[in-house]
Amino acid sequence: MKQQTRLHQLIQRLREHECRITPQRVAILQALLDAKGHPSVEEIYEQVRQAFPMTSLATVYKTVALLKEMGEILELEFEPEGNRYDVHHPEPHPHLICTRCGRIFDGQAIPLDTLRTAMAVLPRFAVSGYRLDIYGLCPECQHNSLD
Amino acid sequence: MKQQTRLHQLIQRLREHECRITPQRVAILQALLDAKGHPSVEEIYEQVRQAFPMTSLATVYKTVALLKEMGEILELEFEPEGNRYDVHHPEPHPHLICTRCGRIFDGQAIPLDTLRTAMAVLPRFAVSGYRLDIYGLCPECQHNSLD
DNA sequence: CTTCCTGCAAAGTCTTTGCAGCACC
DNA sequence: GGTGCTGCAAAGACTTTGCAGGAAG
Repeated sequence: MKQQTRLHQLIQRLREHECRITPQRVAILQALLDAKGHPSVEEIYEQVRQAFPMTSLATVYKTVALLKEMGEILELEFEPEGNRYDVHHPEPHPHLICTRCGRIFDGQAIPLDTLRTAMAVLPRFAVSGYRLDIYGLCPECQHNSLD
Repeated sequence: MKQQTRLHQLIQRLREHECRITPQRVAILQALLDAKGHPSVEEIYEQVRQAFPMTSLATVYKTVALLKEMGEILELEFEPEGNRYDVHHPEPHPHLICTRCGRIFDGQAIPLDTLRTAMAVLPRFAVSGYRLDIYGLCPECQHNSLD
């Protein structure tokens, strides 16, 4: 989906939730969309301040929490690095995480059936979702590590 | 493995790392082993204090960090509930997490090959590990929710 | 005896909250 | 114009750190 389209969609969603469209919120949405990959709150904040300098960190937190509640962004929890966010693919999906450069790549969604091996211990567990993070080296870092 | 055996193994590992065997550390190991499931730092602390009341929280944190570094416990990161620990199965493995009662069950390890669908987007990614959390309702909570 | 470990309290990090004033609708 | 949003600063939860005294080896 084009960024501009997604931006309008998000603004529409905010309207539907009877939320006001403030410049700060638009700037935060824009920052989420502009960010390559999966920005942290701090990165969003920095980005927002370039477009709209007198925005506070608290507002970023509040807006991110709002979007998360609305299901429009996916929160990726990492310790101790802090959370990251994805506004492009709000549905849970696997992530490939490079342990060298720290970049996070979006994996392809997997059918829940794929997980049946893992669940063999508790067959009557009623699955509603999953989190799958795969760690390793991205092709670029593999190449660079040959030095 | 029997608890007693694992305890001696852990103490042995500490020795190998030239670490001193203090009563506090033994109490923390014991608490980790005794805990049903996946205790938090706070739970370990409470448990330890029963056996060894003048142990400080800082020491629990330090010991847990030490064990993690030694690879003898697995840290499960959760936000905002806080981290949980598993001394019985220090290798990464799937977890089944009940969204109602919060209990965490150990799933069966899966072959990395199972994840190939997720990784289709980046075929040359060199996998070294994974984190798989499956969310849902445990059999018990499914039963109780029929009320 | 030497060195590492402990306990305390203080500092640190990240996030949330309370409130007065402002700005969207 | 009224209500929700913002910014500030303070509080909050959790974890780490610095240091002096004490205990393990």
